[in-house]
Amino acid sequence: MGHGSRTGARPADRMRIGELARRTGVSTRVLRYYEQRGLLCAGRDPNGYRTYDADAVDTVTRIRELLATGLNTDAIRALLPCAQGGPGLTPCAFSCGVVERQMARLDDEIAELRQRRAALAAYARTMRERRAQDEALAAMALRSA
Amino acid sequence: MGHGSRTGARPADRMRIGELARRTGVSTRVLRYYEQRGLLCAGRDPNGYRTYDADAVDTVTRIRELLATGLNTDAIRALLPCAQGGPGLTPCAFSCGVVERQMARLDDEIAELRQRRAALAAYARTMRERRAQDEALAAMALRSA
DNA sequence: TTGCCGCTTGACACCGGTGTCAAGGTCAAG
DNA sequence: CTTGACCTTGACACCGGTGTCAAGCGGCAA
Repeated sequence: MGHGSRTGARPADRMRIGELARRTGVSTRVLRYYEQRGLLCAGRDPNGYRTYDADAVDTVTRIRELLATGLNTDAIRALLPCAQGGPGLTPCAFSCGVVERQMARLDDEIAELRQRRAALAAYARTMRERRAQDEALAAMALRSA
Repeated sequence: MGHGSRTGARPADRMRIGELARRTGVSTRVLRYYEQRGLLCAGRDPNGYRTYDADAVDTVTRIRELLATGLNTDAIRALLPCAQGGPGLTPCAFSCGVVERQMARLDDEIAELRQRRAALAAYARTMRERRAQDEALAAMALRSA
């Protein structure tokens, strides 16, 4: 058996980074990054190893969800204390603001992409027309030859 | 008078990079980048200065339009010969493919953003519900005190 | 002891369009 | 000649989440 037996030597609900990575499906690199960005707290064993309690799994899951919505780590850092049940209403109001701003930003981006799509469609139309013109010219040249 | 008078010393329709930048509103840095990426051709004066003919203004304009549609420089490089009237139909068919793929990609991105927005909205809803719960709990605690 | 795995920190790479700086050449105007 | 505008190439920085490698320590198993 590998290192798994060591798990029993510590409080059952504390794990190290590899274990958390396994449970969440997120690489250790990324977990350290989240800590560096202030999204995820870790205790330290005497030997310097990071330790996490069981809640960390939920926290990481929430972080991934929020990242998937397009929020960046700064926004998530502002959001997480509330999402985890922080000091109550005030941060929640703030967090709602963050979320609403992000939704507005997403709406803007969607509009922007629609515009791009329209521009591209216009471009395609122009090309088709030009091709048709070219073909017509070629046909005329062929007939006159 | 500045260097403008030198313009008369060369064929009237050839300009240098600064002039092209002024006419297109695009920085010289960016023009050199486009050349490096194979989007824009430039001749060279004996002293090594880039020279452009009047058509370059249109080319740059087209490049900017295509960039604004979200195409990257590689795609634009594949697209431009046709957009400028290349060897005829075959490249145009190819170009149309490029454009269509990009439109499909844009559609995907739009769908992705919509999904993100929905996820975020769900998140906001969860937070609102939790807040409502917290408030209810607080009210109960207050009443029982 | 040695082997091996897991952990640590630190650093570079990616993408892609653009800003910006450095060091130096060209040439007209004064 | 100097000044100064304009040109050249080359290189680093940005953003942001992640991969990946290096060098080194901790600790269990054989």
